[in-house]
Order: sequence, then C-alpha cells, then structure tokens
Amino acid sequence: MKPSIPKGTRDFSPAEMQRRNYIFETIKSVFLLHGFQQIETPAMENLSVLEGKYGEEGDKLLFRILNSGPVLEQIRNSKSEIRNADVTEKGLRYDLTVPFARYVVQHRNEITFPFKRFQIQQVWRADRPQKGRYREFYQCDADIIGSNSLLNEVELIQIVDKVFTQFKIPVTIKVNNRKILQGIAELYNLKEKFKDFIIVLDKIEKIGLEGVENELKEKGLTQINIRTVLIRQSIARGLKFTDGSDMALSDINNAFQKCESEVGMKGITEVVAIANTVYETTELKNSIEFDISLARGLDYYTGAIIEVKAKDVQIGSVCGGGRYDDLTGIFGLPNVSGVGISFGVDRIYDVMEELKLFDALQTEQSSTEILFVNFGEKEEIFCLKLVTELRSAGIAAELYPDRDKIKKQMSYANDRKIPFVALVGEEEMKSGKVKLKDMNSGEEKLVGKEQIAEMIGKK
RNA sequence: GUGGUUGUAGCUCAGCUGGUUAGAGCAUCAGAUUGUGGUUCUGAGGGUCGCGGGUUCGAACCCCGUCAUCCACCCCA
Repeated sequence: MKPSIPKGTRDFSPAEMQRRNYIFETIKSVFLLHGFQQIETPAMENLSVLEGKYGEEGDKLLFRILNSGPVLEQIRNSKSEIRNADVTEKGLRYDLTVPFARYVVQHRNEITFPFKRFQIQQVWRADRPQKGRYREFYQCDADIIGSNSLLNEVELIQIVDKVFTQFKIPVTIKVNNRKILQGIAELYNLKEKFKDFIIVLDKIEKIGLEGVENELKEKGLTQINIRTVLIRQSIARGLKFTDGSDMALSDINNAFQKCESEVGMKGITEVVAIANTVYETTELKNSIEFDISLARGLDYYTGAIIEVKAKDVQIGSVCGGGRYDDLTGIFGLPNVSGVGISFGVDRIYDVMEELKLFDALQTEQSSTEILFVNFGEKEEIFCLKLVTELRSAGIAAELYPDRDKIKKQMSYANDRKIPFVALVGEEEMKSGKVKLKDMNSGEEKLVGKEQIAEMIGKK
C-alpha cells in the first residue's frame, strides 16, 4: 500500500515547523502584548452550532463527521428512511469565531466582559484545494466581545499592522462596513436580497460597476430607481480611497442622506471615526484602504469588515475579520457585540516563502548545541554524566544513542547542524579532558569539562 | 459543483515520428579513510512507467475509462 494523506492536508517536517512556529510565536506575542487571553475549543462541534452561520456556501463546505458505533450498522441494515441526523450530528470546526460565540454563551458567568480572547487552532473546510487553499489550516484569532466601542476596531488594525510589519510582509489593510453595504442595498431596493447583493458587489473589481448592475438585473435583483442614479455616481467615485481622504466617503454619505438611509449614514460615521482615531493615534507602517466592494462572505458580520492582502503576491487574503452584533444571540445570549480578526498562518507562510523572507531567519539550526560521540559502554556512562551536567546548566546537549561508527555519528551531527561535537574516548577519560570539535571551523581542542560551556559561547 | 494541467526511482526531471536490457542529477548505502562530518573519488541498491482496459508484431509514448495532483472559476485564511 502506498501511504498518502487526505486531499488538501500536509505534513510539516522539522524545518517547516521551525518556520511555522516563528509565525505562531510572533502573532501570539502581539496578542499577548495587547492583553488577549488564550482559549481552545474542540476540533468538532455539534452541527447545530455550525450550520447556518456561514452562508449557503459555508454549509456545503462543512466537514461532517459520521456517527460511529452501532448506528452505522443500523443505518446500513435499515430499510426505513434515513434521516440526516441519524448519520451525522457533529462537524469539524469551520472557523474559530462561531465556536467562540458558543463558548462565550456557555461560559458567560465565568467571563468578565469585555472579553479579549485569542485562539490558535486548525479549522477544516471541504473546499477544493488550490494555491493557498487547504482543507486543513490554522487560524490565529483575536476577538473582543462584549464591547461596542470602535476603539476595538482601532486596536485590531494596530495589531494587523504590527504583525505584518514584524513579518516584513507589505500589505494593504482593506476596510469597509456592512452598514454601508446595507445602505447601498436599500438604495437599490435590495434590502431583502442583501446576501445575493453583496456577493455580486464583491466582483466589482473584476467586472466594474456596470457589470455588477448588469448581473443584478440578470438575476432580477434590481428595480430601476431614481435613487440608483445617485448612488451609482457615488460608488463609482468612491470605490477606493487611501490614507484619510474622506472625499469619496462624504460623497456616498450625501447619497445616503438624500435617500434617508440611516444604516448607510451610520456606516459612514463608523468608518470615518475608526479611520480618524487610527490616524490620530497610530503611525501605521502599512496602508489602509477603504474599499466599498469589500463584502466578505460570512453571514454574521454586521459592522466594520477588514481584509488584509499581501502586496505583490497573489494568494487571496492573509487575514480577515469584522464586527458581529448578534452572533451569540443564536445561542441564547442577545445584545452582545464583538469584533475580531483572523490570521491565516498557512498563507502567511506561503507569502513569506515567495518573498524569500525566511532566508534572513536562522531557522535551519538544530536546538542541540553539543553532541557527544558514543565510543562504547564505559564512555557512554562518562558522557551521559557530562550531558546531564550541561543540561542543568541550560545547554542543549545530547549523547548519540548507538555505538555506531564515528563517521556515521559525525554525519549525524553535521546533518542536524549541531555546532559542536565532543569526542571522549579512553585517552580523554584518563586525562579527564574532552576533545571538543567546532563543526564550522573543524578546529579541535582538548578542554576540561568545566570549560565546555565557555568554549561553545555560553558564558 | 464546472473547466483545464500533470502523473516515469525516496525527490526533481529526461525519454526522438510507438522498436530490444527505461536514463540523469540529488538523496540513500558501502568502500577509499579500523578516532572524525561537511569537499572529492569508486561502487551498489532502488522503477507493476498512477491504475484498468483497448489498438498494434511491439506501448512509458496512441485511444477510452478511472483515480490522484496542481491550477482557474465559485467562495475563502
């Protein structure tokens, strides 16, 4: 049998893990710096928790877990009708936000609000794999729940900027607001079909405003309306703006005002407030861009939405998030608003590799600083004592476990990029010295055991 | 779910218009070097050519099917 792993999953070898850990640790340290607390939730959730939270497409991409045990046999043998719930009642988590909402409701009495939590775990999607798209991948989420303040949005933007600055990945932070999109939907008389509408609007960059309107018409989604004239001008002019210019925004705001779209105006106010606070308080290293076509597919967003795209790398977004006003409501805890962002570690990895950002990082070296060559029974005991001493002094040391040829043991040290090798044979044991070899220079020196730490630059 | 790409040694690939024992580099192992790696030299092992069927005197190569892979659409981290 040829061994293989499921479609869209990957093994991570030591070299990759070192790089991945660097990414995890960097993100984690920024989260901690901002006062977030870590939690974990189970890989699987009850389907009732997951279903209907991610839109129609999301439901299709849920990994469902087959019920185990006698149930399966029963189903196979039964001639009666099989209900969905008999076959599967659990699913792998699709993101970290929905399980978090479930967690908050379940633990509401233990939580002090506003609750700032972060979570670093895998999620699974039954998508077709392709570039930058996997069926199992990690998300690093930071959410603030139980606070309506827009300062939270500001903080998330700061975190995003900080993280990608540390990675040296140039990014564009795109922002928009679902309330603005709702406002536009109102002007187009599309209030009822909001979901369909934003999916079409999302394509504006590819097919243009006219393309969007044509597609809306084709789908019978729009009615000709004087208001549309007003809004289409504003949209066309305000597709994007960067770095604080709010010209285009005020344009759209005017349209909202004339048409009395309260949500729309609220959305504009929020975007402007967030932008102003960011610019007043923070020197961003990356550019922030208002993009009216930014929609995001997840159903639960209601306010600010954020998406981060790496410049010069085509890979979709590396980070995304937004505000959800009533995600906990479905689980029985209404009126709790939250905002969050999610970093896609696997895509960040791909981007860093493409931009050759790992080259500058020392990720190849083994953690072991010194290897003791194994010469035989007596030497083993002698060396093991030394190894133990070195370890208690905080030096990563190991003894080669088998009495293999020296050549093989040296190759082992070399392959693992262990910088020092200690050779202790009969002669050395007699003299109480250790022959220390620097693997980079090839130099060898006889030293006393108390000098080892010094020699390998640990003192 | 729709469209396309590619499947040859552990890895990366070559293999002419179908023609005899299917090759290379890297990796592995052994030796040159019985207390020394990374360099060099010598040698060795390793392949149902994704799988199944068909055409043919003859198929890695052509045809059909199937599976896998990667890429694009959709959607997304």
